[in-house]
Amino acid sequence: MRWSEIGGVPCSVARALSVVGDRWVMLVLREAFLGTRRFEDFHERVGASRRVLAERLAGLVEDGVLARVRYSERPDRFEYRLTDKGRDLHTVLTALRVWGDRWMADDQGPPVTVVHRTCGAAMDPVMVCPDCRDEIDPRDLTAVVHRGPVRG
Amino acid sequence: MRWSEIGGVPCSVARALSVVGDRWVMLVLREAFLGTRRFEDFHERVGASRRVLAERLAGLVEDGVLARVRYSERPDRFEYRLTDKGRDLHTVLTALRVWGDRWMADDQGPPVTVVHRTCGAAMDPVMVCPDCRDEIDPRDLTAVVHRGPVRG
DNA sequence: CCGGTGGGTTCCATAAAGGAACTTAGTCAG
DNA sequence: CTGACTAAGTTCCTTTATGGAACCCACCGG
Repeated sequence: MRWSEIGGVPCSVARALSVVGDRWVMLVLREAFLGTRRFEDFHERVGASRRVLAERLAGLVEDGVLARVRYSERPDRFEYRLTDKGRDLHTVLTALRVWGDRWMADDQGPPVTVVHRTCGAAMDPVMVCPDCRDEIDPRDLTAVVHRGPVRG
Repeated sequence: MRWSEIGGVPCSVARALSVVGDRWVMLVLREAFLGTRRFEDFHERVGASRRVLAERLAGLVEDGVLARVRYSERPDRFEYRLTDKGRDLHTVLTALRVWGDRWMADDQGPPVTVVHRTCGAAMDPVMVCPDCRDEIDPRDLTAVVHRGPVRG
């Protein structure tokens, strides 16, 4: 299967990956959440080549995750801002960060901590059931497949 | 920057991505969480070529996300099972699924729903602050960078 | 006029991917 | 014994994507 066909598969994981499943896209989003908006800054901080970065930013705009907003005329200059759809990806990024902190740390501890301003706590968010508010153990989950052939 | 250098960056997101940032790896993990264990089944359900699949499975074993377990001698046959480190990635997969359900759905609704067996609720987990138990709004978070140069 | 800035695009050599065929070691049916 | 079949990879070849450097365009400030 070609990667370009992955968005058509009836699976929300596959469809999400058709947008953010690329190597560089998640790093672009990490920067976006840290406040980066401009091409040159993404280029410097993400580490992707200019060609790939330009292509990925355009893709994210097309997918509605980033908006390309003019901040200067004469000359035309644009910056990239998270949309609501993009901001909603914070759960994915947070899940990656928390997993990386737990399983990929070196002896210096996590390079970044996150603080919840509304309560002041250093924060590694947890996933809870929206109903019973218990923390999720993946072994307590059952997937109910409504449509196939690829499941998930 | 080469992708192979990404694991050395002092950023938990980048390090997590060095393991799961590949196009096919997350689909392999989706199948693993749904119970798939064998090469042929992964091949059929994930859609990656045999060559890429073999390489990705070997990588996940090396990274400690899957364990390669012999289930037959004569002939030698192996299956791939999630380790604790791998099972802990359910948060990432769930975040992707929930986002995909919300933003990438077609008119037939989500292809899969997940049920929390301990309480019986259909479940789209939410992320909460471990301290105040409030649901996270990304605008309430502040990242505190301890080490650079790449942040996240 | 000269250099600098921001946001890209073009070009080329190298690396990775898709797909089909092949391999290995054994089982089972006739 | 022969031939078909299974599972788990590997090999080979062609197509595609990537990294990196150079280049381009529009403007600004001195």
